Amino acid sequence: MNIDVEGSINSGQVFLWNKCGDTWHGINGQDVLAVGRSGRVRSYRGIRTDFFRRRDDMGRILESISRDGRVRRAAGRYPGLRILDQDPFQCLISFIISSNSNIQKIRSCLAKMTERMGEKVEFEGRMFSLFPDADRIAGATAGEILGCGVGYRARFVRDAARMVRDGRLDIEGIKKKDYHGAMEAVLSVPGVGSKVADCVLLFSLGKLDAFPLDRWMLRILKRYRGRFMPDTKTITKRQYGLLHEELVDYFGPYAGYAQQFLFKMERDDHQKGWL
DNA sequence: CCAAGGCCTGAATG
DNA sequence: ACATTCAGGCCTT
Repeated sequence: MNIDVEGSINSGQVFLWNKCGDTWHGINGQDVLAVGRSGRVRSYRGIRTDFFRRRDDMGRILESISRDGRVRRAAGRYPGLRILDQDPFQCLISFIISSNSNIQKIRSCLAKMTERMGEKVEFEGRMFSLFPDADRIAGATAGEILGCGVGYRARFVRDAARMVRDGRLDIEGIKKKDYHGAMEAVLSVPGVGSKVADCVLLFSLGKLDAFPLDRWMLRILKRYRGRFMPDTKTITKRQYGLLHEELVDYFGPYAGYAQQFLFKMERDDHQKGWL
């Protein structure tokens, strides 16, 4: 089955990708990726990444998550939609910035951060700015980060970077933990609550049972009358955890994929493009 | 453990 | 034009 490159890139997982002609270019941590029509990924550093998670057995995953007509419909509508495997540090900072914000602003903040603080490199005849590493952000002045438009999240961004720089948060080590262990570790970062943590787990740490619950998902889940409770606009951390358990019981170990399909369908049905 | 309020910012709404 | 609201939450009371 072919991967929908554009659809996957524009599904709210990544924010530093741009299309030029037939080719998509994206910043992925200290690397630049290019993806053409063929779907083949080229890397500035020559790394063989599985950015589109081609090794996922979609047949098995689809069978596993198809627990009702709604997911089946969503999955059938976006056969090429994939969860991406992006750089964890960039993902962490991206979703700290995402809180109480929107796609456009997130893109703008991250673009400013990379342009102002990231290393410039040339790749396939073009110039790109890499994502600033933890050292660079940790050592930035308050004004420097604030100037990128992140507002009150500036302190979170800087402190998160310091945790990584000082080794208090070992992102690669977290990959080896299971969902709950990884969740606990990421939750220790300031500015990271359950939703942001689930995004980081799902989009960069390979935890396919992570199921980010934002306002949109809660809205969608309301249609599962009775099965999933919440009638409130916001939920507490405890409610979040309980609901996550129910969702994994229901959708299974690849629940995160169910989330992506449902989320995409909901956004499309409400004409929320991603620019 | 839970509810309520505040928070940077800019685009959208009144 | 100007004020308010709201957006893919989190933290503190």
